[in-house]
Amino acid sequence: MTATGSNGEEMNATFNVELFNRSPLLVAPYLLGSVISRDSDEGRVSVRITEVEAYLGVGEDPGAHAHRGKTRRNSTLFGPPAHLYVYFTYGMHHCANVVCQPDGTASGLLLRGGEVVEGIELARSRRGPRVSDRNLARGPGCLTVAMGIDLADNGSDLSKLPFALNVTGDTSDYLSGPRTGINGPGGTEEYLFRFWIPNEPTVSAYKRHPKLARPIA
DNA sequence: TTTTAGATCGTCT
DNA sequence: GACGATCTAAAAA
Repeated sequence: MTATGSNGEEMNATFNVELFNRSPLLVAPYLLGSVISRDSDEGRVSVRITEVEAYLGVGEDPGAHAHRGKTRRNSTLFGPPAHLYVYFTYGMHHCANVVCQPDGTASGLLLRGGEVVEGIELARSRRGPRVSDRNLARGPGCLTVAMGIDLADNGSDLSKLPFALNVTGDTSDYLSGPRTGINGPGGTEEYLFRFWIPNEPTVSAYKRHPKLARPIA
């Protein structure tokens, strides 16, 4: 399934697009441990993915952007798989998803955290001089900053430059739990759609949503 | 160590 | 006009 060449450094499509035709719940173990790269004029930053969150399609997942159908913002989710869905939130953060399932079906995997394995200096120049290695791409907003991803990357094909995705294979050693930051239905133990690699310092800490932390009036 | 508030703007109602 | 698939600094415990 993986077209591994002798010059792995130059390859930018070391994965089978068919893999992403499936539900994100099945794709997640393959994305964990995989390495995503992005080139820019300044150089390349590569991140080994250690934490993801699955979001299902129309009517299946109250916490998903696609839940209420296609809009201008989420249209990339409805497009072909193995493309990047980037959105802007909280007035200051970008988040990146890998689109799953065939063209016309909306679902994806949110990249929540990872370990910078290439271009650490460039990543730090984007994040700040005082940020420790483990925190460079820890958290969805931090990951996009470290890689230099913004709205201009929305809809990018991950098998084409400036992106590269190296799927290393099934990661059998992983844990799952409730998603973070989701309000109301979809944010509870009902949906164990968050996946991460155990004992990884680059996995973001679980935080309750502020509204859920408040005493019930 | 844990919790809180504030920043800030594109998108949808 | 309201509200986020969040982050950080700073206060509280």
